[in-house]
Amino acid sequence: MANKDVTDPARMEKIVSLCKRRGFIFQAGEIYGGLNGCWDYGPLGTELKRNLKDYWWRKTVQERDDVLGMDGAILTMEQVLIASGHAGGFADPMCDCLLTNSRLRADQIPEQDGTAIWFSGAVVKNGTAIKREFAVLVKDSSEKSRRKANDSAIEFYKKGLSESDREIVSDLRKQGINAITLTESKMEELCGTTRFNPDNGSLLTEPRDFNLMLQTNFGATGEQIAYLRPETAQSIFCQYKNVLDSNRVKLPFGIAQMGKSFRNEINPRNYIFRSREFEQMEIEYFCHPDDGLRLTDEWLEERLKFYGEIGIPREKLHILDIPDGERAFYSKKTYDIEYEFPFGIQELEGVAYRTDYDLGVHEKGAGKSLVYFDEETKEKFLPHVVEPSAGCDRTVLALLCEAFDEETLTDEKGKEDIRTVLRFVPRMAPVKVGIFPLLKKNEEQVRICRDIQRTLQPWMNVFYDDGGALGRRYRRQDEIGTPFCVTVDFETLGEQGDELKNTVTIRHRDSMEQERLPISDLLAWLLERVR
RNA sequence: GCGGGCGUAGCUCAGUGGUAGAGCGCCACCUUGCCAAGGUGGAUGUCGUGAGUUCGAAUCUCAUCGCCCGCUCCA
Repeated sequence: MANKDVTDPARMEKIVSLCKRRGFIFQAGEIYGGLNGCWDYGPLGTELKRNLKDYWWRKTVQERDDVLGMDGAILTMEQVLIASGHAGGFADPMCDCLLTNSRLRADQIPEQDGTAIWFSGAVVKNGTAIKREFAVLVKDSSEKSRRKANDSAIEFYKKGLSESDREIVSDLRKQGINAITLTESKMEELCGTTRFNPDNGSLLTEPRDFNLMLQTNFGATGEQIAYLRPETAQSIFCQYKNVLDSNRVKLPFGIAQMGKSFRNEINPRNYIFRSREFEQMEIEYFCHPDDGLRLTDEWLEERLKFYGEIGIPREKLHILDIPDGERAFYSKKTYDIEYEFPFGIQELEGVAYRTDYDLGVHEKGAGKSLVYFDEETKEKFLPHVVEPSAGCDRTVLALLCEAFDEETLTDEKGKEDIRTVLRFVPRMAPVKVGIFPLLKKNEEQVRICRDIQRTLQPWMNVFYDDGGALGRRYRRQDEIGTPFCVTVDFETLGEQGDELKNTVTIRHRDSMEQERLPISDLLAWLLERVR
């Protein structure tokens, strides 16, 4: 498995470049320098994403009778997120080590006893003075400990020097001269302190809050706060009872939602994979406590099937059965579905059995009963939840990565040529059909093309093109993943006899092969292949 | 957030203090009877942004934004 986790940055760069060149994805605010972690979808990217979302919705909601859809507000009450644990748990206070700059979670620093040696500053031989407070925690006040503290402090003050000063210090050091004079201010016996790095004794910065949710203000003077939801799930849990009461459904049943969520990611990375604003496709499937584990496995299979249907092969997916201790505390079972991206194996979706944790916290938080009454068994209980939660944007990225291919073609003269093709399954392709007249100057061919375009347009996204040579037009469509191209030629006009009259060439993207079809059969032929 | 690298045309990149460049792509016209043919002409740059040094900055300095790699983080 480990040998499969190889990265291919060159491939990734080609994909990013193609996405920009052909209008799939742009950086948000690019003309102003760009906004970190935010992306805009261009015309083709929007079609691709829409195809993914439409298919997910169709398969998850419309073609099932046990899942209902909803579309919740993005702005979320603070109380909801306090109950869910996001308002607390999303803001871990962090400390930085002043010496190594490593970051530690404040609540995970062990309590230590020892002697803190404080320094108030330092002076370099050439007269440069630095005023900054620093301290090192040592076990005792022995000579050895104090020397250790001194070394750390010199290292700390050296970090704050200019390049030229640092050179002076190094030069003097080589001659065996200590170039920095420290100002020791005090020594302090401490018990149970958490202000020092357990690894090196260095003083840490004050704990700082890292708010992982995005907040906004409203009301006349902006005095009210709300959060941009960090996941779509919470509005489902909050409305679970309303959906239940208004739709005559019985357990087990699910509520599905697609939409934007927001997280103040410390470090957005890997193109659209981790961004601050992203779209989720989530299902909360409510069930009897006895069925939770079984349904988790069933949903995993269901979701794997889905990925196959959108063109992500099973062998590129990895299922991680998150072991005890690594799962969220409330989860009894969690599977991560991962995909082999060019930048490594990364998560696409999590299928988590969340027990009755979510309904439990909201029942408590809101003070309203969310208990379900089973008419048949006369049983009352809080439903358990299985949550398949997929990242929409990262699935779009997976579709792009999976589709991207460079094929080397050799013509009759032995000349090599690289064909760039996005091999989307037709149902995901942004454009389903390219429609071309063989010669753009032939008015009859153009007229027939426009007729075909009008016939197909209500059913699928098509693209008419008469620019440049026909071969070039084919290649342009290859690059954006159009599975079929229709060409109207002289045979269509009946120049080769009545048999071929009103037929067109259909060219296949993947094989580059062609076949002929009557215009009247075109719509049915295509619909069968692009749905 | 830290460390390192980078930022010049739509894309890939050249350009070490003195007039802003190439290839590909794009647009127009000509040519063209099925896989990026050819010809002619054309457009495109706040040299990421802002300040500084200089007679003069894409080039040197500082700051800032963004991208990539490695840490860190990811309920």
